Amino acid sequence: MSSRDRRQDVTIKDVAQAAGVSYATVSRVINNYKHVTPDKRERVVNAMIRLGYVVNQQARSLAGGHSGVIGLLVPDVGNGYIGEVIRGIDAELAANQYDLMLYTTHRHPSKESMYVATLTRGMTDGLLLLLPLNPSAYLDALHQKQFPYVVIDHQGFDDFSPTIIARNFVGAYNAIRYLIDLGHRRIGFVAGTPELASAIERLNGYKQALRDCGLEFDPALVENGDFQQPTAYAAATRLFALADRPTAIFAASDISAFGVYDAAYMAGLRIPQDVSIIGFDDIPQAANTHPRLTTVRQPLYEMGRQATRMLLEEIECPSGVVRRIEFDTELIIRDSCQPLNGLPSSQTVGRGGASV
Amino acid sequence: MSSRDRRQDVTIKDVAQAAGVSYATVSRVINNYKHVTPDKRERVVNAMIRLGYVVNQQARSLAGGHSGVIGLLVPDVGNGYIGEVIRGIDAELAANQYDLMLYTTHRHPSKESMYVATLTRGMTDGLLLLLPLNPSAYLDALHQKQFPYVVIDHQGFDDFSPTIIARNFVGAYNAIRYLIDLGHRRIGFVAGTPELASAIERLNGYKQALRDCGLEFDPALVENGDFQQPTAYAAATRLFALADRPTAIFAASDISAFGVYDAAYMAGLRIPQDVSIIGFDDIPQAANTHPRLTTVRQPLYEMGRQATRMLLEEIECPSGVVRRIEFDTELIIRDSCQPLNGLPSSQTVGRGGASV
DNA sequence: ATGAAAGCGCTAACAG
DNA sequence: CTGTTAGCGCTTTCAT
Repeated sequence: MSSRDRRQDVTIKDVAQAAGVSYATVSRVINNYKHVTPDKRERVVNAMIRLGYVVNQQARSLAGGHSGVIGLLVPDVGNGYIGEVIRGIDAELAANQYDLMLYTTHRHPSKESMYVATLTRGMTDGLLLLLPLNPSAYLDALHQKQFPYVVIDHQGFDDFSPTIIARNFVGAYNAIRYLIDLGHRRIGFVAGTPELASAIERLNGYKQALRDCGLEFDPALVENGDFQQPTAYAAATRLFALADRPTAIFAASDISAFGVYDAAYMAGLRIPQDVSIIGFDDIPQAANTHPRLTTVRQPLYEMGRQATRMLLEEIECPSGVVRRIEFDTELIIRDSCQPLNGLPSSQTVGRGGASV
Repeated sequence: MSSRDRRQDVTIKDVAQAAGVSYATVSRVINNYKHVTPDKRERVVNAMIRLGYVVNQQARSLAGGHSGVIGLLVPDVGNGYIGEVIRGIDAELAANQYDLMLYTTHRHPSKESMYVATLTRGMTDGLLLLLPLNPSAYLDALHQKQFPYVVIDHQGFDDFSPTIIARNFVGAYNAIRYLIDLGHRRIGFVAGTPELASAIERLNGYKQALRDCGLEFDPALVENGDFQQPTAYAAATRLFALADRPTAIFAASDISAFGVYDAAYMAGLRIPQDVSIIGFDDIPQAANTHPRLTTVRQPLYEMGRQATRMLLEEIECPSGVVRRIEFDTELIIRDSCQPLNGLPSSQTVGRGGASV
C-alpha cells in the first residue's frame, strides 16, 4: 500500500555488515548492553553514524522492546486549559526522550474505549487520560492488564488509578468566600459538565461556602453548563434576566467566565462595577481580558508534568504503588471583582488599573 | 522491558482458529478484500467481535501495510494560533480514521531533522510540518524518498513542496492601508521572527503600503520580535518611548498585539483613543480582549483541514503533483483602532461598544 | 563477549 | 476464493 521504497532505509543488518559484527551485537550496542567490547562498540557506533542509521520503533516494539511513545487522550485541543496541560506533558516527555501520540475524543465517551484499546495494543508504553468522560469502561481492564496509565483531573471513584488532581472543592470554596467577604449575597454559579467530578466538586465548594456563611442556597442561581463559552453566555444571560439578579457570578472555568463577560456586556452591566466575576483555571488568556479576570488558579502546566513523571516512573520501574497527587489551587485576584456598592478590590496597578 | 503480558492479546491467528480459516483470510477480511465468501467473512467478523480483536498497528505497518498515523511537527503547543490549526488537522484526521503523532520542536531547528528522520522510519504514513524553521535540511530528502508531506505556513523557496499558506503580504498591506485611511502616519510595526517567511511577507506588506501612500519608511518604527507576548511588550515599550511616538501599531501576530496592549496600558495610553492597534491571525482570544482586537484573519482551522486533506489524498493515491493552496486573509474590524484624533471606527455594537 | 536463530503480528505474493 | 509462506526490523534467548 505505501508507495515509498522502504528498502532504502538502513537497518541494523547493514550496520552489522559495515562494522563486521553480527546484527545481534548492533542491537546490544543500541540498547546499551554492558558486555560489549569497547572496540566493537566503537566500530558499530561509527558505522551507525556513517550510514545514518535510525531505529525503526515499530519493529523494536513488535519484537518486545518498548515503543517510546506515550498516548494522550484529551476531550479536544485548542482550548487554553488543555493546551497548558499538554505543554507540561510535552516538556516532561521531551526531557525523557518519549514521543507523544495525541487522541482527541471530541467529547464522545464511546471513542475513548476504542482509542484505549488501540493504544494499548503495542502502540504505546503508557497512557495519560485527561478529563476522561467514561473511564469506568476501561480503567478496570487497564489495571488488570497492568498497563501503565495516569488519570488527570478526574477524581476517580476507584482506588487503583494513579491520579493527578487539583483541590477543586477548596478552590471554589475560597472563591465564594472571597465574594461573600466583598459583601455579595446573591452569587450566581455557571456550572460545568455534571459528568465531570471536578464540576461537582466546584459546585459542592460553592454550596459549602454559602452554608458556612449562613446564606441560603438558591437553585435559581445555579445554571448548568459545559465549561464552554457559548453555553456560559446563555446561562449568564438567564441569570442577569432574573428579577433579583446576582451581583456576582462564579464561572466553573475561565472560558465560561468569558461567556459571562459577553453576557454582561450585552446586558449593559459593567464589570466589576455592576457585577463581579470569578473564573476557574487561570489559563493564559485570563490576564488578557479586560478587566483582567480574577480566577482560581490550577497549576495546569505542573499537573501535566507531574502526571507524566508519575507515568514514566511506573513504566521504567513498575512499583505497582497507586499514587495520587493533589495540587493546591490559588485565588488570583485581578480586576473583575469589587465590593458590593464599593470601590474596586484590586490591589494591582498597571494594565488593569490604568485602563479603567 | 515492558512489563505487561502481551501474550494475552488476541491476534489474527486466534481469530483464524476460532473462525476455522487460515489467518491470511482474517487479514483479508480486515483489509476489506473483495474476494472472500460472505459466509467466511461473517464467521471471521463474528470471531473478531467475540474475541475482542484489535489490530496491532505496529505489526501491520512493519509488514508493509500503512500505519494509519500522521506525524505533525509544531514549534510548540498551547498558543492560540497553533491550537486552531491543530483543531483543523485533528478534525480531518478523525474523519478519515487516521491517528496523530505530535512532535514539538520547541523552536529548536536541530530537533526538526531528528524528528523527521524518526517519523519517516515507518512510524507514519505522512508528515505535516507547521512553521518549520529549518526545512531545507530535510525537505530534499523527503522529496527524494517520495515520502508524503505538506508544509503549512512557510512559503517555501523550493518548488517541490506541497504547501498551505495564507496571503500574508496582502493581509499586512490591507491592515496598514486601513490604518492610513484612518489618518495614521506614524505606524509602528512589531515584527515576527525574520527566519519565517510569513514574518518577512508581513513586513513587506507593511513597507509596500507605506510606499503606495507616499509615506516614508522609518526603520526606527520597526522592532524585531518573535511573535511572542513578552518580546512584543518590550518592543512596544521602546516604540512608545520614542520622541515622536507612533499613533498606531501593527503587530505581526495577535499574541504580539497582546504584548502591545500591555505596553500601552503600562505607558498610560488608551486603546484606541491614544493608540490604534492591529494584530494578525484572529485567534479565538482576539475577541475576548478589551477593546476587542482588530486583526487580520487567517483561516487557521481551515488551513489545517486542507493541509490534512491534501496529505491524505497524496498518501492514498499518489499523484506526484505538487499543490500549493493560498488562503485569503481578511481584515476583521473590531474596536482597537480609531481615526487619528477622531471617533471610534468600530461599526459594531454590543460588547465592544457598550463597554467603552 | 558474541553469533545464530526464533519469533513479535501482520501483509503480500504465490500457489492451487 | 483461500491456504501457505516468506519476510518487515528488531529483541531476546540459547549456545558457544
